[in-house]
Amino acid sequence: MSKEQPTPTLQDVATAAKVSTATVSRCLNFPDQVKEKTRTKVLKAIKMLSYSPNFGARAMASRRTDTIGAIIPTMGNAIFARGLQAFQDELHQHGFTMLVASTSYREDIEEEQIRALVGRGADALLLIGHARSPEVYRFLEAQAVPALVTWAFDASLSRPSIGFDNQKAMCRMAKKVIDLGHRNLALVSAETILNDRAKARQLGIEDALVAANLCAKTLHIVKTTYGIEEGATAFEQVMKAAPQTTAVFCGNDVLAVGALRKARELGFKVPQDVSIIGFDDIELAEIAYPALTTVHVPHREMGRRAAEALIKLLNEGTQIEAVELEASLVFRDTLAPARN
Amino acid sequence: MSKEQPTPTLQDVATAAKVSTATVSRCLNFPDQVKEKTRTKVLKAIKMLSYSPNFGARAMASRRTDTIGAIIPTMGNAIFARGLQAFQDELHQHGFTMLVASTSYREDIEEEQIRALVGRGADALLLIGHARSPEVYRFLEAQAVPALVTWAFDASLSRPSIGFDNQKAMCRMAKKVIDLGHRNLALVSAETILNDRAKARQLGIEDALVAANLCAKTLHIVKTTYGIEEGATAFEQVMKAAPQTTAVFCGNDVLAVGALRKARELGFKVPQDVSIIGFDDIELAEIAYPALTTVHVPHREMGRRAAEALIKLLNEGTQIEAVELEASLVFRDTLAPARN
DNA sequence: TAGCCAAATGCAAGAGCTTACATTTCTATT
DNA sequence: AATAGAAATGTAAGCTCTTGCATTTGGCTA
Repeated sequence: MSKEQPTPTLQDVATAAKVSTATVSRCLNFPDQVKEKTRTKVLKAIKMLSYSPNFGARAMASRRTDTIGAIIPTMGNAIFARGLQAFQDELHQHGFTMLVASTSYREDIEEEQIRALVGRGADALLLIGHARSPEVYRFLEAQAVPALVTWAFDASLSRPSIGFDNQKAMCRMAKKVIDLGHRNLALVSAETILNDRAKARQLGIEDALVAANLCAKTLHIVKTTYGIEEGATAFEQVMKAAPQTTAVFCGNDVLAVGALRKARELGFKVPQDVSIIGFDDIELAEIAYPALTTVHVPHREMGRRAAEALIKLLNEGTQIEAVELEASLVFRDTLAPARN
Repeated sequence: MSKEQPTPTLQDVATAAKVSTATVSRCLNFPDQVKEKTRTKVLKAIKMLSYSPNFGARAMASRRTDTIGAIIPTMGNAIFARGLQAFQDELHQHGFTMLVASTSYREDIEEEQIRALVGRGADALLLIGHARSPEVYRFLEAQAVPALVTWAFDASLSRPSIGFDNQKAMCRMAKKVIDLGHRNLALVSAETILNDRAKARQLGIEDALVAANLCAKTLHIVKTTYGIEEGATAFEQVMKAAPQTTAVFCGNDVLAVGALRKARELGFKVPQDVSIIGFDDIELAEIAYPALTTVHVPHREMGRRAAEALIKLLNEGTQIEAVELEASLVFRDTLAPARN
């Protein structure tokens, strides 16, 4: 066995099996188009040579890669990791492969990653949220790479998405909180300029405030980046700047868990003194003590459906239909009626 | 704007910029080989046409894809998700892209995924753990696709790995536990046939037992799959079958957190009645109440170093050097001296 | 057994890029 | 101003597969 044996090609297999390259190719792609006897012969040659088709050549000749790119903010947050897992499970079942990239919530990196994945031959893209520069959408169009937005749903946009309405979900939760007598609300949120989901969640609370004849300006907002530590710090800031606060909404569960810990450290009783509300419903929420009241995001469902839609589009040209999923409220132990 | 405009090619750019395709190609790959004036012209044409090189063609012509595959058990566990995140961050900085696949801890799926990623043109592979059939390693060799094992370290194997010694780490932890007077130990573990890390962790405890002149057979083992629920169920089984147990080791933090919850539900005081020990040190461990004593796995470091090594191998042919990292013990609140 | 049609197989033209080598254009020297 | 040598650019072959069309094979029918 020489060390420099080149990897075998379709041609080598054809020669070994004494057929044409076309037949070998068909054996691989349309097995029922070739007679069983021939197929057996070819398969044997393939196994013997440890042949594996060259991806580049196949991609070029067939003009598709069966690869779908997914661009998420971070894999560090379980909510995205798990959504991706569902997405990839579904893709895999249909013979597609997933390319992943993460953006750390940065718009410039996202754009770069989109270009990178398209450059890497992604047949389609999964994106989180709607907000990005028109130039990016134009690029995608020029490349004829379909992109599906998930994790958000906005019927007013023409671009189809498969997700849930962040604003509506948060509004429902906020209404419950207000019903419990809370009047001094605070929100620990991610920067909303680059993050339309965070923005929508904020708007949701404000909607609820207005619906209850309260002033939306009442909502005390602290912006930070996502992280347990950051949540803790932000909580402290909130209680310092607005000590009368009785309910703290958090942009996601990770922040909420941090807030929760800091609350305990500062001697606040949760939920007697302050209620804390998360968003996402990841494992952390259930494990936190007290267990976190939060908004359940249908991550598995989104991942699965998104994969389904993209595969149908690629395989059969079926246009993607927007789907609005429900985000449910999960009441656990960090929400109680306002004190006094 | 017609709808069926084909995506632009290198040729189109060349024509638009009035240069040859070779020059455009060089503009993209070796910018300093072309005069600034020409480059500007070309870049303008590229932007104007929204050109993006065809991946397949590039891969075929240059015989590399700058894509590295990663195959992990699941993205559902934060420890892998975060390790991957570090891996991908490093890859991205060097112009590589990551392909991901997950196996659900199943050997047959892993083999399939390895073949799929190689078929997808991965220049190299990141694998978790050493244990897999020789046939797979043979296939990788035939395809000349280098594979790096991580999440494990075993100096006795010739195949280089970048990871830590699961057995040693767990043994150190077990020694501490034994030092605290525990004599009736139990282990909630994943199936060890297909999972060499789980196996190594079990052996580590047994080593410690033997080192303390105790019988390794003493260790009461319950096997299950990973999951919070599963951990809870397994804990109940343990306490039913071996009620004298004072310390329960868990194969990972997810199991441990489940065990912890069930312990509380069953009225056990942790750590006064039973100690519970995890493995991985993911966020859950810190957030659990009481906070979990566990073994910290250097996931970021592993991901980063693995990427580094693979990139060096691909770019410069530098052989991969095995690296043993340290897994540290993290003592929090679920471990205490044995009762009575 | 001749003849027809469908099934199976083969032929060969691309697909879009990189790169070795050839050619042209500069730059600097005399 | 002529010219060597370097820098910039161009030419064209080659990378490996898919697929439309052409050809062969084989099973039936008459």
